[in-house]
Amino acid sequence: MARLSREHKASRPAPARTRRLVRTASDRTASKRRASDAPYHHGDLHEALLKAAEQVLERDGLPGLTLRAVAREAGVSHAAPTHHFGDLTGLLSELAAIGFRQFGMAMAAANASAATPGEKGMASAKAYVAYAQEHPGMYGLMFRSEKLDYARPSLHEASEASFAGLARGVGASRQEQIASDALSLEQAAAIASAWSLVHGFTMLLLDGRLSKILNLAPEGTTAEMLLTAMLRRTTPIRHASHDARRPPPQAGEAK
Amino acid sequence: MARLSREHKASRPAPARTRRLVRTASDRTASKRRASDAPYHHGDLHEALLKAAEQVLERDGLPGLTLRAVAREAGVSHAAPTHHFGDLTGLLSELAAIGFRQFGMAMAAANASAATPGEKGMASAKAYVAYAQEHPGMYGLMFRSEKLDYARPSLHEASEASFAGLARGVGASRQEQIASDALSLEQAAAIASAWSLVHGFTMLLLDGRLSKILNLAPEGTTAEMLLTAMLRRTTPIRHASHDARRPPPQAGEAK
DNA sequence: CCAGTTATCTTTACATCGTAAAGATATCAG
DNA sequence: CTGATATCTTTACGATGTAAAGATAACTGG
Repeated sequence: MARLSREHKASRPAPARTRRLVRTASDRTASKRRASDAPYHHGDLHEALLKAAEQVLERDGLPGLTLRAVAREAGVSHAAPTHHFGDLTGLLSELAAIGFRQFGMAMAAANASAATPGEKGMASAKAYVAYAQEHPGMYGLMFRSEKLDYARPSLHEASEASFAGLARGVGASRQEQIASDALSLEQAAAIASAWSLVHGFTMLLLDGRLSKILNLAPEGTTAEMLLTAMLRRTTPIRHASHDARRPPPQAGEAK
Repeated sequence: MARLSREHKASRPAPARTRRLVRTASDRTASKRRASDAPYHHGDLHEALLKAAEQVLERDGLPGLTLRAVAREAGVSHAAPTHHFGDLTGLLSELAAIGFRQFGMAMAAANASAATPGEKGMASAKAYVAYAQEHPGMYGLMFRSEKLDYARPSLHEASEASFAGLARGVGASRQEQIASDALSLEQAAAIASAWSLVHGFTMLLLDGRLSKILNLAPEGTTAEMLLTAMLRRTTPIRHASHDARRPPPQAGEAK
């Protein structure tokens, strides 16, 4: 009941409910930017659809994020999104671009809030995982979906910026400048390692595949604690002078 | 042309083409194992569907792996698989279980072929990535699909065995025994690190997200070389005595 | 050896999805 | 005010997963 055959009417309480009749895109170009009308209420359907898509994604997850569901959520016909995004891939790509921007900002904030290089790396990694945990649907869209088109300018740019932030963070934690046009093998390996480690951890964690490890670990070990322990054994920055690794409390390797 | 509306007839050249009439599952139990009839031709539809599914997966990738496509490939009606696997999730889970077994065997072989602990870890990691590169569809099914049911005994068992192999490998490379019922935080972090690193690297590589890093790295750097460099900077087993890191050829960090 | 039972497979049907095409409608240009 | 255009709705089609009913073969018990 209450879930028989939607899709025709049944949604869309009133056709006059389309906000203030229309407005359309020329609104953005002709008048400045709907100067004083509704501060943070969406302007056009383009925006409304992205907003709806984000809600659907958070509510129903990646599999529920369909073109028709988004149209339903926004209160328009199921074919309306086509005109704005062309394609399911188009809409998902634009949404993923938003995700990458959010993601990049969260990472940058974490990086800025830490003081030392080592702390910066740790904070960035934790922010990476935290973002994915707080927005699993979005992270899945960004990194698991097979329906993204990275040729789209907005997505390309956003993901590129996010990557640049990562590279910069790794460079900072190594206390060296990262050139934007060339990398040494060392640097490439450092960046790839950091990204792989944190991305792999995130994926495994979101997929519940680390639960066994967490259960076998000492009582009360959380994902954050595990991540911290993981980073600790990787990050010990090569202060080649005094090689103070944490004392091996139960080491078995003679020499 | 030649691709208009399949799904009814048009496939299935002849209905009498169903191998040798029937045979069914009782074949496996009654007669021994079709002793001398067709050495490596499948016995029952269950097997035939899994075989067909693997072919479809390799040919058309994860998005092409649908129930109906598998039925088509096997030459049966689209509803036939239901009886054997109940569900799309059922079929995908069984197929993923096969993948995990293949995967585990590849890892074990690599591990066995190496001599020293360090080489074992390196070889296992390379085998991990190599398997994913050779079977991207299967790896995607195993680690990217959202339609798996790990409660299924075969999948649960296979993935568990694969994980156990991983844990054993990490333990060996640390030259310590891994208890199957408890882990120190150190051990948990080591296992999670190894898995995260190699899984993250694989996912990013398969998604083409490392291409920028590979392009920026020195001319001719391959994924394998990058992986090797990544592992080298992680694995240097704490020989706390002589800390011979490879000479930094173009380092920029003063001190 | 034969009739009934059961497992296996096919047909048919339905809701959903993405997408294309045609019709309706409101905004804008002149 | 009228025609052109952008935006949205209807309608339609092929594809998918799944359920239900019909058909068909193998198996069982006598």
